[in-house]
Amino acid sequence: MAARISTKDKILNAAEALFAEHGFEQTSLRQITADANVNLASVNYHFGSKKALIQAVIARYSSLFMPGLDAKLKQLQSHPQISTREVFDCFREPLRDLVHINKRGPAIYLSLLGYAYAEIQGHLRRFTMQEYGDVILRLVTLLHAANPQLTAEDVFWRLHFVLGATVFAQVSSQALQEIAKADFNSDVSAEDIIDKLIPFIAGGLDAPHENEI
Amino acid sequence: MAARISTKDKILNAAEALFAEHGFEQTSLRQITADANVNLASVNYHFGSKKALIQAVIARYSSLFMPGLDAKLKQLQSHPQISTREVFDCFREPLRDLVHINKRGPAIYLSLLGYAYAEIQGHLRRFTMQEYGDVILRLVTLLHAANPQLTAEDVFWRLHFVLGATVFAQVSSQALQEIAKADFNSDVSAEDIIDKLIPFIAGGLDAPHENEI
DNA sequence: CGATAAATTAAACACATGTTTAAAATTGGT
DNA sequence: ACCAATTTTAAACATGTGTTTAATTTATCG
Repeated sequence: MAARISTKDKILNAAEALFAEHGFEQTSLRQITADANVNLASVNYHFGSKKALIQAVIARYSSLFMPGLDAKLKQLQSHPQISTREVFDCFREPLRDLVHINKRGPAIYLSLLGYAYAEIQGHLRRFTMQEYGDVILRLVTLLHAANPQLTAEDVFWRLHFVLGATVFAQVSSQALQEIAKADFNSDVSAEDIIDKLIPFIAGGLDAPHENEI
Repeated sequence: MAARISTKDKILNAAEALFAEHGFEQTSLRQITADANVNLASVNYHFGSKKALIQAVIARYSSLFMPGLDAKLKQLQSHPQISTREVFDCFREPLRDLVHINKRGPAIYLSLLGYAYAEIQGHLRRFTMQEYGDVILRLVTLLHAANPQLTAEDVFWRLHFVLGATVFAQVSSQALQEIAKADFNSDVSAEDIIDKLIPFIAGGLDAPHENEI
């Protein structure tokens, strides 16, 4: 049978799967505790509140992902020439390493980020910016170095477009995978989506600025 | 004073603003009816249910937007050469015309689409596909014509990346506008975001396909 | 006007949520 | 084995939700 998993971890495991699939607010503590086979009250006992549980779920991933990304970015920083593609490639390994938390860890983390942005009014975003602001700054700086033709503001906006395309793809990945299977008879894993995504976002970021009519 | 607006329209107006800002499930009928200055029970009287209200809100926009987009796409179809940029430019005018429903109509509609995708499990997506599937098909066909180097499946995926970047940008536009104001001292309207977005998504879609290592 | 239909209203309903409580069970250390 | 601390449990709590009801008001029109 299964090994000895603490109630706290049972809750985290069940919660992250449900959060990633349905979002935070749409997932009830009763669903989580039922899936985890623990008592309803244990969430409040171990985490204090649902909000604290949400933060704990995200923190477990961010505390693994962010340092990994930061190391990759630092490494790239020493290069004389930097391409957008190289910057985004920095995400691959740290993202892939999230399988150590959960087999579907990479997809789960991206979904969580997506819901965090969409649902909670800046609360979780501010938390992330505060905790890992230096990583984000390094990322923006490198992207700007790779695209000196853009203004800092353009880089800012395009980075968020990238974020949008990424999390959206993950959040709706299940439905899209089913459609792709039906229409093109192709099996696309969560990692395959990343592979399809990176050329897209790199191309978008490298696009020339336009003054527009 | 305000003109004579029917209770039904008062509800629609209040609902679409709240839905666009907080999502469907997070908006209660009590909030809506309070904002609209109507009785709580009038929603069920005029629309039958909350779900029917959500559909009515979206339908009011889609029934204006989709035919407009379709006309633009048909017009483009006759061209001998088609660029990705031209395809996406087809969105501009129909989107801008949504101000006839609401001054912030374009932003509202995109937010609604975003929440529709993220929240309701395929239900609303299937509705849209069924109702306006031919428009979507025309769109995909044109994009493929503009990018014959891509497979149909690549076009499919990239189109959804585009959708993700777009709705995400709109859903979180308020927070992003505030950050941009603080960091770059720039005022960015909802339309300005579209102007920044279009080069990005066109660049992403035009990106070369990669077999990847 | 007066009668019939439509619309509005306040109240209650049934249900789901996060949280708290207090008792019971389990664990850990001496 | 014992006691104290930790953990688990079932039940209740307070609150918010969409919906329904039945009475009242307003509008429609012969």
